Amino acid sequence: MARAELLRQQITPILLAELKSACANCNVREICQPAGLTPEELDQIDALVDVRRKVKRGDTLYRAGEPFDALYAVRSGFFKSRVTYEDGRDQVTGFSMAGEILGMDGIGQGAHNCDAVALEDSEVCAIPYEQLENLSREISSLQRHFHKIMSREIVRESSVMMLLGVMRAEERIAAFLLNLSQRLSARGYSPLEFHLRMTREEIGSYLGLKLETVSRAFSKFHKDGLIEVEQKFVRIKSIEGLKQIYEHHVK
Amino acid sequence: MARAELLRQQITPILLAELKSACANCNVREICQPAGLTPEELDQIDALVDVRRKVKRGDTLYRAGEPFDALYAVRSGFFKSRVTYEDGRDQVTGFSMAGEILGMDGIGQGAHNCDAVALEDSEVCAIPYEQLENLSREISSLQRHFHKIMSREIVRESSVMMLLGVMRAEERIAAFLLNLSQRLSARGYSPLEFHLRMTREEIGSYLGLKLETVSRAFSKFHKDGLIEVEQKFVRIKSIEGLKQIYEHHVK
DNA sequence: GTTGTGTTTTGATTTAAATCAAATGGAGGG
DNA sequence: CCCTCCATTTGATTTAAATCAAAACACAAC
Repeated sequence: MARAELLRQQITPILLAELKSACANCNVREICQPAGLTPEELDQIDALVDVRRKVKRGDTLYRAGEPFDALYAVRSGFFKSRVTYEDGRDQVTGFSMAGEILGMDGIGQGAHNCDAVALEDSEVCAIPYEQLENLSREISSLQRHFHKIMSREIVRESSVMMLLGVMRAEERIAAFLLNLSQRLSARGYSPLEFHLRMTREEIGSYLGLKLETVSRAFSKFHKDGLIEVEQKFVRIKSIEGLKQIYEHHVK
Repeated sequence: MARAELLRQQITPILLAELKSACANCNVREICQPAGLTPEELDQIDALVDVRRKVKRGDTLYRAGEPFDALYAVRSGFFKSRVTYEDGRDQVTGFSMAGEILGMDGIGQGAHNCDAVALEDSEVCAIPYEQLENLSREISSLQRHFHKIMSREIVRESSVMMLLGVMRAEERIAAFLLNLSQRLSARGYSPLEFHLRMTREEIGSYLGLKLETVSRAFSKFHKDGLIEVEQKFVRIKSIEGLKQIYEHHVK
Protein backbone atom coordinates (compact mmCIF):
# COMPACT_ATOMS: atom_id res chain seq x y z
CA MET A 1 0.00 0.00 0.00
CA ALA A 2 1.16 3.51 -0.87
CA ARG A 3 0.89 4.87 2.61
CA ALA A 4 3.00 2.15 4.10
CA GLU A 5 5.62 2.89 1.46
CA LEU A 6 5.67 6.55 2.32
CA LEU A 7 5.88 5.80 5.97
CA ARG A 8 8.91 3.66 5.50
CA GLN A 9 10.69 6.39 3.59
CA GLN A 10 9.93 8.91 6.25
CA ILE A 11 11.92 6.98 8.76
CA THR A 12 15.24 8.72 9.02
CA PRO A 13 18.43 6.71 9.07
CA ILE A 14 19.70 6.27 12.57
CA LEU A 15 23.18 7.43 13.26
CA LEU A 16 25.02 5.64 15.97
CA ALA A 17 26.13 8.80 17.72
CA GLU A 18 22.59 10.07 17.90
CA LEU A 19 21.26 6.80 19.09
CA LYS A 20 23.68 6.78 21.96
CA SER A 21 22.17 9.83 23.53
CA ALA A 22 18.72 9.69 22.06
CA CYS A 23 16.98 9.20 25.36
CA ALA A 24 19.32 11.35 27.39
CA ASN A 25 18.30 14.38 25.37
CA CYS A 26 14.68 13.49 25.00
CA ASN A 27 12.01 15.27 26.96
CA VAL A 28 9.87 12.18 27.09
CA ARG A 29 11.45 11.13 30.32
CA GLU A 30 8.30 9.47 31.42
CA ILE A 31 8.95 6.08 29.98
CA CYS A 32 12.43 6.24 28.59
CA GLN A 33 14.05 7.57 31.70
CA PRO A 34 12.34 6.37 34.82
CA ALA A 35 14.18 7.60 37.87
CA GLY A 36 16.78 5.50 39.57
CA LEU A 37 18.28 3.71 36.61
CA THR A 38 21.90 2.73 36.44
CA PRO A 39 23.90 3.98 33.45
CA GLU A 40 23.87 0.44 32.06
CA GLU A 41 20.10 0.27 32.29
CA LEU A 42 19.82 3.63 30.60
CA ASP A 43 21.95 2.32 27.76
CA GLN A 44 19.61 -0.63 27.43
CA ILE A 45 16.66 1.68 27.13
CA ASP A 46 18.56 3.82 24.67
CA ALA A 47 19.07 0.76 22.52
CA LEU A 48 15.38 -0.02 22.78
CA VAL A 49 14.21 3.19 21.23
CA ASP A 50 15.59 2.52 17.84
CA VAL A 51 13.37 4.28 15.41
CA ARG A 52 12.48 7.90 15.12
CA ARG A 53 9.77 8.85 12.77
CA LYS A 54 8.51 12.12 11.40
CA VAL A 55 4.81 12.51 10.77
CA LYS A 56 3.59 15.40 8.66
CA ARG A 57 0.59 17.43 9.64
CA GLY A 58 -2.57 15.58 8.61
CA ASP A 59 -0.81 12.23 8.26
CA THR A 60 -1.54 9.31 10.51
CA LEU A 61 0.99 7.70 12.82
CA TYR A 62 -1.17 4.60 12.82
CA ARG A 63 -4.72 3.66 11.95
CA ALA A 64 -7.36 1.56 13.61
CA GLY A 65 -6.97 -2.05 12.60
CA GLU A 66 -3.28 -1.87 11.82
CA PRO A 67 -1.17 -4.38 13.71
CA PHE A 68 0.19 -3.07 16.93
CA ASP A 69 3.88 -3.46 17.55
CA ALA A 70 5.15 -0.31 19.17
CA LEU A 71 4.31 2.49 21.53
CA TYR A 72 5.22 6.01 20.53
CA ALA A 73 6.81 8.74 22.58
CA VAL A 74 5.90 12.13 21.13
CA ARG A 75 9.17 14.08 20.87
CA SER A 76 7.65 17.12 19.23
CA GLY A 77 4.35 18.10 17.72
CA PHE A 78 0.77 17.32 18.54
CA PHE A 79 -1.61 14.43 17.81
CA LYS A 80 -5.26 13.65 18.07
CA SER A 81 -6.64 10.15 18.56
CA ARG A 82 -9.83 9.37 16.74
CA VAL A 83 -12.22 6.43 16.84
CA THR A 84 -14.52 5.83 13.89
CA TYR A 85 -17.84 4.18 14.22
CA GLU A 86 -19.56 1.65 11.94
CA ASP A 87 -21.95 4.24 10.57
CA GLY A 88 -19.21 6.75 9.90
CA ARG A 89 -19.62 8.94 12.94
CA ASP A 90 -16.36 9.53 14.69
CA GLN A 91 -15.04 11.06 17.85
CA VAL A 92 -11.78 12.51 19.00
CA THR A 93 -10.80 10.49 22.07
CA GLY A 94 -7.70 12.38 23.07
CA PHE A 95 -4.92 14.82 22.29
CA SER A 96 -1.24 14.02 22.81
CA MET A 97 1.49 16.61 23.11
CA ALA A 98 5.27 16.37 23.20
CA GLY A 99 6.37 14.34 26.16
CA GLU A 100 3.39 12.01 26.16
CA ILE A 101 2.98 8.37 25.20
CA LEU A 102 0.68 7.14 22.45
CA GLY A 103 -0.57 3.76 21.35
CA MET A 104 -1.48 1.85 24.50
CA ASP A 105 -4.91 1.09 23.09
CA GLY A 106 -3.33 -1.47 20.78
CA ILE A 107 -1.89 -3.84 23.34
CA GLY A 108 -5.10 -5.65 24.15
CA GLN A 109 -6.06 -6.81 20.69
CA GLY A 110 -2.67 -6.68 19.05
CA ALA A 111 -4.13 -4.10 16.71
CA HIS A 112 -4.74 -0.40 17.05
CA ASN A 113 -8.15 0.67 18.12
CA CYS A 114 -8.02 4.25 16.85
CA ASP A 115 -6.28 6.51 14.37
CA ALA A 116 -3.50 8.78 15.57
CA VAL A 117 -3.36 11.89 13.38
CA ALA A 118 -0.67 14.57 13.54
CA LEU A 119 -2.17 18.05 13.98
CA GLU A 120 1.19 19.59 13.16
CA ASP A 121 4.46 18.28 11.81
CA SER A 122 5.62 15.96 14.54
CA GLU A 123 8.31 13.56 15.51
CA VAL A 124 8.00 10.41 17.57
CA CYS A 125 10.19 7.66 18.92
CA ALA A 126 8.89 4.18 18.30
CA ILE A 127 9.35 1.84 21.23
CA PRO A 128 9.04 -1.73 19.98
CA TYR A 129 6.57 -3.27 22.31
CA GLU A 130 7.98 -6.75 22.55
CA GLN A 131 11.36 -5.40 23.49
CA LEU A 132 9.77 -3.09 26.02
CA GLU A 133 8.08 -6.07 27.62
CA ASN A 134 11.31 -8.01 27.69
CA LEU A 135 13.31 -5.18 29.11
CA SER A 136 10.70 -4.35 31.70
CA ARG A 137 11.06 -7.88 33.04
CA GLU A 138 14.70 -7.13 33.69
CA ILE A 139 14.33 -3.62 35.01
CA SER A 140 11.61 -3.51 37.60
CA SER A 141 11.48 0.25 37.83
CA LEU A 142 10.80 0.39 34.10
CA GLN A 143 7.99 -2.11 34.55
CA ARG A 144 6.53 -0.07 37.35
CA HIS A 145 6.66 3.14 35.34
CA PHE A 146 5.04 1.49 32.39
CA HIS A 147 2.19 0.19 34.50
CA LYS A 148 1.70 3.59 36.05
CA ILE A 149 1.49 5.22 32.67
CA MET A 150 -1.15 2.74 31.54
CA SER A 151 -3.12 3.19 34.71
CA ARG A 152 -3.02 6.95 34.33
CA GLU A 153 -4.48 6.56 30.89
CA ILE A 154 -7.37 4.63 32.44
CA VAL A 155 -7.86 7.38 35.01
CA ARG A 156 -7.61 10.11 32.38
CA GLU A 157 -10.35 8.44 30.40
CA SER A 158 -12.61 8.06 33.37
CA SER A 159 -12.34 11.77 34.01
CA VAL A 160 -13.33 12.38 30.40
CA MET A 161 -16.32 10.13 31.04
CA MET A 162 -17.16 12.36 33.98
CA LEU A 163 -16.86 15.37 31.77
CA LEU A 164 -19.11 13.91 29.09
CA GLY A 165 -21.55 12.40 31.54
CA VAL A 166 -22.24 15.13 34.05
CA MET A 167 -20.86 18.48 32.94
CA ARG A 168 -22.63 21.15 30.96
CA ALA A 169 -21.13 22.71 27.85
CA GLU A 170 -19.31 25.63 29.46
CA GLU A 171 -17.95 23.46 32.25
CA ARG A 172 -16.55 21.05 29.71
CA ILE A 173 -14.80 23.80 27.85
CA ALA A 174 -13.39 25.35 31.01
CA ALA A 175 -12.17 21.90 32.04
CA PHE A 176 -10.60 21.43 28.64
CA LEU A 177 -8.69 24.72 28.80
CA LEU A 178 -7.55 24.07 32.35
CA ASN A 179 -6.37 20.58 31.46
CA LEU A 180 -4.43 21.86 28.47
CA SER A 181 -2.91 24.60 30.55
CA GLN A 182 -1.86 22.17 33.25
CA ARG A 183 -0.27 19.74 30.81
CA LEU A 184 1.60 22.48 28.98
CA SER A 185 2.85 23.75 32.29
CA ALA A 186 4.05 20.27 33.27
CA ARG A 187 6.11 20.20 30.05
CA GLY A 188 7.68 23.56 30.70
CA TYR A 189 5.49 25.68 28.46
CA SER A 190 3.50 28.71 29.48
CA PRO A 191 0.25 27.72 31.15
CA LEU A 192 -1.37 31.04 30.31
CA GLU A 193 -0.69 31.51 26.63
CA PHE A 194 -0.78 28.86 23.98
CA HIS A 195 -1.80 27.94 20.49
CA LEU A 196 -4.58 25.46 20.04
CA ARG A 197 -3.46 22.90 17.52
CA MET A 198 -6.95 21.66 16.88
CA THR A 199 -10.05 23.20 15.30
CA ARG A 200 -13.22 24.12 17.15
CA GLU A 201 -14.79 21.09 15.56
CA GLU A 202 -12.11 18.78 16.97
CA ILE A 203 -12.49 20.31 20.42
CA GLY A 204 -16.24 19.83 20.10
CA SER A 205 -15.86 16.23 19.03
CA TYR A 206 -13.63 15.52 22.00
CA LEU A 207 -16.05 17.20 24.40
CA GLY A 208 -19.23 15.83 22.87
CA LEU A 209 -20.32 19.26 21.64
CA LYS A 210 -20.92 20.93 18.30
CA LEU A 211 -18.39 23.42 16.98
CA GLU A 212 -20.87 26.29 17.32
CA THR A 213 -21.26 25.54 21.00
CA VAL A 214 -17.50 25.63 21.46
CA SER A 215 -17.28 28.92 19.63
CA ARG A 216 -20.08 30.44 21.69
CA ALA A 217 -18.42 29.37 24.93
CA PHE A 218 -15.14 30.96 23.86
CA SER A 219 -16.98 34.17 23.07
CA LYS A 220 -18.77 34.05 26.41
CA PHE A 221 -15.51 33.50 28.31
CA HIS A 222 -14.00 36.40 26.44
CA LYS A 223 -16.95 38.63 27.21
CA ASP A 224 -16.59 37.71 30.89
CA GLY A 225 -12.90 38.59 30.83
CA LEU A 226 -11.68 35.06 31.47
CA ILE A 227 -9.71 34.57 28.28
CA GLU A 228 -8.54 36.29 25.14
CA VAL A 229 -8.98 34.35 21.93
CA GLU A 230 -7.70 35.17 18.53
CA GLN A 231 -8.17 32.29 16.18
CA LYS A 232 -6.06 29.48 17.57
CA PHE A 233 -4.24 31.64 20.06
CA VAL A 234 -5.53 31.62 23.63
CA ARG A 235 -4.48 33.72 26.58
CA ILE A 236 -5.96 32.83 29.93
CA LYS A 237 -6.73 35.96 31.94
CA SER A 238 -8.31 34.30 34.92
CA ILE A 239 -7.47 30.75 35.87
CA GLU A 240 -9.65 31.25 38.94
CA GLY A 241 -12.63 32.27 36.86
CA LEU A 242 -12.28 29.16 34.71
CA LYS A 243 -11.99 27.02 37.80
CA GLN A 244 -15.18 28.48 39.18
CA ILE A 245 -17.04 27.56 36.04
CA TYR A 246 -15.48 24.12 36.02
CA GLU A 247 -16.43 23.64 39.65
CA HIS A 248 -20.01 24.39 38.86
CA HIS A 249 -20.20 27.69 40.70
CA VAL A 250 -22.28 28.85 37.80
CA LYS A 251 -25.92 28.35 38.47
CA MET B 1 -33.10 -15.26 41.12
CA ALA B 2 -32.35 -18.90 40.70
CA ARG B 3 -29.12 -18.37 38.82
CA ALA B 4 -27.69 -16.02 41.40
CA GLU B 5 -28.53 -18.61 43.99
CA LEU B 6 -26.63 -21.24 42.11
CA LEU B 7 -23.66 -18.99 41.78
CA ARG B 8 -23.60 -18.33 45.46
CA GLN B 9 -23.75 -22.00 46.25
CA GLN B 10 -20.86 -22.69 43.97
CA ILE B 11 -18.62 -20.83 46.33
CA THR B 12 -17.80 -23.09 49.18
CA PRO B 13 -16.01 -22.27 52.43
CA ILE B 14 -12.28 -22.07 51.98
CA LEU B 15 -10.51 -25.16 53.20
CA LEU B 16 -6.78 -25.52 52.99
CA ALA B 17 -6.98 -28.20 50.37
CA GLU B 18 -9.18 -25.97 48.29
CA LEU B 19 -6.98 -22.98 48.74
CA LYS B 20 -4.25 -24.96 47.13
CA SER B 21 -6.28 -25.11 43.97
CA ALA B 22 -8.14 -21.85 44.39
CA CYS B 23 -7.21 -20.61 40.95
CA ALA B 24 -7.71 -23.93 39.25
CA ASN B 25 -11.39 -23.83 40.17
CA CYS B 26 -11.91 -20.15 39.69
CA ASN B 27 -13.78 -18.79 36.73
CA VAL B 28 -11.63 -15.69 36.63
CA ARG B 29 -9.18 -17.39 34.36
CA GLU B 30 -8.34 -14.12 32.74
CA ILE B 31 -5.51 -13.12 34.97
CA CYS B 32 -5.00 -16.05 37.27
CA GLN B 33 -4.75 -18.65 34.59
CA PRO B 34 -3.25 -17.31 31.41
CA ALA B 35 -2.90 -20.07 28.89
CA GLY B 36 0.30 -21.99 28.53
CA LEU B 37 1.49 -22.10 32.10
CA THR B 38 3.41 -25.00 33.54
CA PRO B 39 1.99 -26.63 36.67
CA GLU B 40 4.77 -25.00 38.69
CA GLU B 41 3.84 -21.58 37.40
CA LEU B 42 0.20 -22.23 38.19
CA ASP B 43 1.17 -23.06 41.74
CA GLN B 44 3.04 -19.79 41.97
CA ILE B 45 -0.05 -17.92 40.90
CA ASP B 46 -2.12 -19.92 43.32
CA ALA B 47 0.14 -18.79 46.12
CA LEU B 48 -0.21 -15.22 44.94
CA VAL B 49 -3.96 -15.05 45.33
CA ASP B 50 -3.98 -15.35 49.07
CA VAL B 51 -6.98 -13.45 50.24
CA ARG B 52 -10.59 -13.93 49.46
CA ARG B 53 -12.96 -11.35 50.65
CA LYS B 54 -16.73 -11.14 50.88
CA VAL B 55 -18.39 -7.81 50.27
CA LYS B 56 -22.00 -7.33 51.26
CA ARG B 57 -24.45 -5.57 49.02
CA GLY B 58 -24.03 -1.83 49.44
CA ASP B 59 -20.57 -2.09 50.99
CA THR B 60 -17.45 -0.83 49.27
CA LEU B 61 -14.56 -3.00 48.22
CA TYR B 62 -12.41 0.11 48.21
CA ARG B 63 -12.88 3.85 48.17
CA ALA B 64 -11.28 6.68 46.26
CA GLY B 65 -8.19 7.86 48.06
CA GLU B 66 -7.47 4.62 49.86
CA PRO B 67 -4.00 3.27 49.26
CA PHE B 68 -3.82 0.87 46.37
CA ASP B 69 -2.16 -2.45 46.99
CA ALA B 70 -4.14 -5.11 45.20
CA LEU B 71 -6.22 -5.87 42.18
CA TYR B 72 -9.44 -7.80 42.66
CA ALA B 73 -10.82 -10.67 40.66
CA VAL B 74 -14.58 -10.80 41.03
CA ARG B 75 -15.46 -14.41 41.83
CA SER B 76 -19.16 -13.82 42.26
CA GLY B 77 -21.49 -10.88 42.49
CA PHE B 78 -21.61 -7.53 40.81
CA PHE B 79 -19.93 -4.16 41.38
CA LYS B 80 -20.25 -0.61 40.21
CA SER B 81 -17.35 1.83 40.07
CA ARG B 82 -18.17 5.38 40.98
CA VAL B 83 -16.20 8.61 40.80
CA THR B 84 -17.21 11.52 42.99
CA TYR B 85 -16.60 15.06 42.07
CA GLU B 86 -15.55 18.04 44.20
CA ASP B 87 -19.02 19.53 44.20
CA GLY B 88 -20.69 16.27 45.11
CA ARG B 89 -21.85 15.19 41.69
CA ASP B 90 -20.87 11.65 40.92
CA GLN B 91 -20.91 9.24 38.05
CA VAL B 92 -20.89 5.51 37.65
CA THR B 93 -17.85 4.73 35.50
CA GLY B 94 -18.34 1.01 35.10
CA PHE B 95 -19.93 -2.24 36.14
CA SER B 96 -17.95 -5.39 36.93
CA MET B 97 -19.37 -8.88 36.93
CA ALA B 98 -18.01 -12.23 38.04
CA GLY B 99 -14.94 -13.09 36.03
CA GLU B 100 -13.73 -9.53 35.62
CA ILE B 101 -10.85 -7.61 37.15
CA LEU B 102 -11.27 -4.50 39.26
CA GLY B 103 -8.90 -1.88 40.61
CA MET B 104 -6.50 -1.00 37.81
CA ASP B 105 -7.28 2.67 38.26
CA GLY B 106 -5.17 2.67 41.42
CA ILE B 107 -1.83 1.72 39.95
CA GLY B 108 -0.92 5.13 38.61
CA GLN B 109 -1.20 7.15 41.78
CA GLY B 110 -0.77 4.37 44.31
CA ALA B 111 -4.26 5.22 45.53
CA HIS B 112 -7.68 4.32 44.25
CA ASN B 113 -9.38 6.79 42.03
CA CYS B 114 -12.94 5.61 42.48
CA ASP B 115 -15.21 3.71 44.85
CA ALA B 116 -16.06 0.10 44.09
CA VAL B 117 -19.49 -0.72 45.51
CA ALA B 118 -21.06 -4.18 45.60
CA LEU B 119 -24.52 -4.20 44.01
CA GLU B 120 -25.17 -7.64 45.48
CA ASP B 121 -23.38 -9.81 48.00
CA SER B 122 -20.11 -10.58 46.29
CA GLU B 123 -16.84 -12.34 46.70
CA VAL B 124 -13.47 -11.32 45.33
CA CYS B 125 -9.91 -12.58 45.32
CA ALA B 126 -7.34 -9.98 46.23
CA ILE B 127 -4.22 -10.14 44.10
CA PRO B 128 -1.43 -8.27 45.92
CA TYR B 129 -0.09 -5.93 43.33
CA GLU B 130 3.55 -5.97 44.24
CA GLN B 131 3.62 -9.73 44.12
CA LEU B 132 1.82 -9.68 40.80
CA GLU B 133 4.49 -7.36 39.42
CA ASN B 134 7.24 -9.58 40.73
CA LEU B 135 5.70 -12.75 39.41
CA SER B 136 4.94 -11.23 36.05
CA ARG B 137 8.64 -10.52 35.65
CA GLU B 138 9.26 -14.22 35.97
CA ILE B 139 6.36 -15.47 33.90
CA SER B 140 6.23 -13.58 30.65
CA SER B 141 2.84 -14.92 29.61
CA LEU B 142 1.39 -13.57 32.85
CA GLN B 143 2.94 -10.20 32.12
CA ARG B 144 1.49 -10.22 28.65
CA HIS B 145 -1.98 -11.10 29.90
CA PHE B 146 -1.86 -8.40 32.49
CA HIS B 147 -0.91 -5.78 29.94
CA LYS B 148 -3.68 -6.92 27.65
CA ILE B 149 -6.23 -6.62 30.41
CA MET B 150 -5.11 -3.08 31.16
CA SER B 151 -5.18 -2.12 27.53
CA ARG B 152 -8.66 -3.53 27.14
CA GLU B 153 -9.76 -1.34 29.98
CA ILE B 154 -8.43 1.66 28.07
CA VAL B 155 -10.31 0.56 24.97
CA ARG B 156 -13.48 -0.14 26.94
CA GLU B 157 -13.38 3.37 28.30
CA SER B 158 -12.83 4.94 24.93
CA SER B 159 -15.93 3.19 23.65
CA VAL B 160 -17.86 4.61 26.59
CA MET B 161 -16.53 8.02 25.58
CA MET B 162 -17.92 7.36 22.13
CA LEU B 163 -21.22 6.41 23.64
CA LEU B 164 -21.38 9.54 25.77
CA GLY B 165 -20.02 11.80 23.08
CA VAL B 166 -21.95 10.89 19.97
CA MET B 167 -24.89 8.62 20.71
CA ARG B 168 -28.44 9.65 21.49
CA ALA B 169 -30.32 8.35 24.50
CA GLU B 170 -31.94 5.28 22.93
CA GLU B 171 -28.73 4.29 21.19
CA ARG B 172 -26.87 4.44 24.48
CA ILE B 173 -29.38 2.20 26.16
CA ALA B 174 -29.41 -0.28 23.30
CA ALA B 175 -25.61 -0.33 23.43
CA PHE B 176 -25.72 -0.88 27.17
CA LEU B 177 -28.06 -3.85 26.89
CA LEU B 178 -26.06 -5.39 24.05
CA ASN B 179 -22.83 -4.98 25.98
CA LEU B 180 -24.27 -6.58 29.08
CA SER B 181 -25.68 -9.41 26.99
CA GLN B 182 -22.35 -10.01 25.31
CA ARG B 183 -20.40 -10.05 28.57
CA LEU B 184 -22.87 -12.39 30.24
CA SER B 185 -22.65 -14.67 27.26
CA ALA B 186 -18.84 -14.66 27.45
CA ARG B 187 -19.12 -15.85 31.07
CA GLY B 188 -21.48 -18.66 30.20
CA TYR B 189 -24.76 -17.04 31.18
CA SER B 190 -27.78 -16.54 29.01
CA PRO B 191 -27.37 -13.55 26.72
CA LEU B 192 -31.11 -13.15 26.33
CA GLU B 193 -32.43 -13.18 29.87
CA PHE B 194 -30.84 -11.54 32.86
CA HIS B 195 -31.37 -9.56 35.98
CA LEU B 196 -30.10 -6.03 36.11
CA ARG B 197 -28.23 -5.60 39.33
CA MET B 198 -28.34 -1.83 39.17
CA THR B 199 -31.14 0.72 39.38
CA ARG B 200 -32.37 2.86 36.52
CA GLU B 201 -30.60 5.73 38.16
CA GLU B 202 -27.27 3.89 38.12
CA ILE B 203 -27.75 2.95 34.49
CA GLY B 204 -28.53 6.59 33.78
CA SER B 205 -25.49 7.80 35.63
CA TYR B 206 -23.28 5.43 33.67
CA LEU B 207 -24.83 6.51 30.36
CA GLY B 208 -25.00 10.21 31.12
CA LEU B 209 -28.80 10.18 31.24
CA LYS B 210 -31.49 10.77 33.84
CA LEU B 211 -33.36 7.83 35.28
CA GLU B 212 -36.62 8.93 33.66
CA THR B 213 -34.96 8.81 30.26
CA VAL B 214 -33.75 5.26 30.92
CA SER B 215 -37.21 4.22 32.00
CA ARG B 216 -38.83 5.77 28.95
CA ALA B 217 -36.40 4.01 26.64
CA PHE B 218 -37.14 0.66 28.26
CA SER B 219 -40.85 1.31 27.79
CA LYS B 220 -40.28 2.28 24.18
CA PHE B 221 -38.22 -0.84 23.47
CA HIS B 222 -40.95 -2.91 25.07
CA LYS B 223 -43.64 -1.23 23.03
CA ASP B 224 -41.60 -1.97 19.90
CA GLY B 225 -41.29 -5.62 20.86
CA LEU B 226 -37.52 -5.56 21.35
CA ILE B 227 -37.44 -6.49 25.01
CA GLU B 228 -39.58 -7.55 27.92
CA VAL B 229 -38.89 -5.77 31.18
CA GLU B 230 -40.28 -6.54 34.56
CA GLN B 231 -38.53 -4.54 37.23
CA LYS B 232 -34.93 -5.69 37.12
CA PHE B 233 -35.59 -8.68 34.89
CA VAL B 234 -34.89 -8.22 31.19
CA ARG B 235 -35.58 -10.56 28.31
CA ILE B 236 -34.23 -9.57 24.94
CA LYS B 237 -36.70 -10.46 22.21
CA SER B 238 -34.78 -9.02 19.30
CA ILE B 239 -31.03 -8.65 19.42
CA GLU B 240 -31.23 -7.49 15.80
CA GLY B 241 -33.69 -4.76 16.66
CA LEU B 242 -31.41 -3.47 19.40
CA LYS B 243 -28.46 -3.57 17.04
CA GLN B 244 -30.36 -1.51 14.52
CA ILE B 245 -31.02 1.15 17.09
CA TYR B 246 -27.44 1.03 18.28
CA GLU B 247 -26.24 1.37 14.71
CA HIS B 248 -28.23 4.52 14.26
CA HIS B 249 -30.82 3.15 11.91
CA VAL B 250 -33.33 5.19 13.83
CA LYS B 251 -33.90 8.57 12.33
C1' DG C 1 -52.15 -7.48 57.25
C1' DT C 2 -50.44 -2.24 57.28
C1' DT C 3 -46.93 1.14 56.90
C1' DG C 4 -43.08 3.26 55.08
C1' DT C 5 -39.30 3.85 51.93
C1' DG C 6 -37.23 3.69 47.73
C1' DT C 7 -37.84 2.60 42.70
C1' DT C 8 -40.15 2.99 38.55
C1' DT C 9 -43.42 4.73 35.30
C1' DT C 10 -45.81 8.25 32.91
C1' DG C 11 -47.25 12.99 31.78
C1' DA C 12 -46.56 18.16 31.26
C1' DT C 13 -43.28 21.74 30.79
C1' DT C 14 -38.80 23.84 30.38
C1' DT C 15 -34.26 24.36 28.69
C1' DA C 16 -29.58 23.65 26.99
C1' DA C 17 -27.60 22.50 23.10
C1' DA C 18 -28.31 21.11 18.29
C1' DT C 19 -29.57 22.50 13.97
C1' DC C 20 -30.21 25.65 10.30
C1' DA C 21 -28.57 29.67 8.12
C1' DA C 22 -25.78 33.49 6.82
C1' DA C 23 -21.93 36.57 7.23
C1' DT C 24 -17.08 37.29 8.25
C1' DG C 25 -12.33 36.34 8.20
C1' DG C 26 -7.91 34.07 7.27
C1' DA C 27 -4.52 31.25 4.78
C1' DG C 28 -2.72 29.52 0.76
C1' DG C 29 -2.49 28.92 -4.42
C1' DG C 30 -2.50 30.63 -8.88
C1' DC D 1 -3.49 40.69 -6.11
C1' DC D 2 -7.73 37.97 -6.37
C1' DC D 3 -10.08 33.81 -5.64
C1' DT D 4 -11.30 29.76 -3.30
C1' DC D 5 -11.72 27.03 0.60
C1' DC D 6 -12.12 26.42 5.31
C1' DA D 7 -12.74 27.81 9.92
C1' DT D 8 -15.13 30.71 12.80
C1' DT D 9 -18.68 33.66 14.62
C1' DT D 10 -23.30 35.01 15.47
C1' DG D 11 -28.35 34.84 15.13
C1' DA D 12 -32.95 32.37 14.78
C1' DT D 13 -35.34 28.19 15.45
C1' DT D 14 -36.00 23.44 16.74
C1' DT D 15 -35.58 19.47 19.52
C1' DA D 16 -34.01 15.85 22.65
C1' DA D 17 -33.51 15.27 27.10
C1' DA D 18 -33.89 17.39 31.66
C1' DT D 19 -36.82 18.90 35.03
C1' DC D 20 -40.94 19.06 37.65
C1' DA D 21 -44.75 16.47 39.34
C1' DA D 22 -47.65 12.77 40.62
C1' DA D 23 -49.11 8.21 40.76
C1' DA D 24 -48.17 3.23 40.84
C1' DC D 25 -45.57 -0.36 42.39
C1' DA D 26 -42.26 -3.37 45.26
C1' DC D 27 -40.41 -4.87 49.06
C1' DA D 28 -39.05 -5.00 53.77
C1' DA D 29 -40.16 -4.05 58.52
C1' DC D 30 -43.34 -4.01 61.86
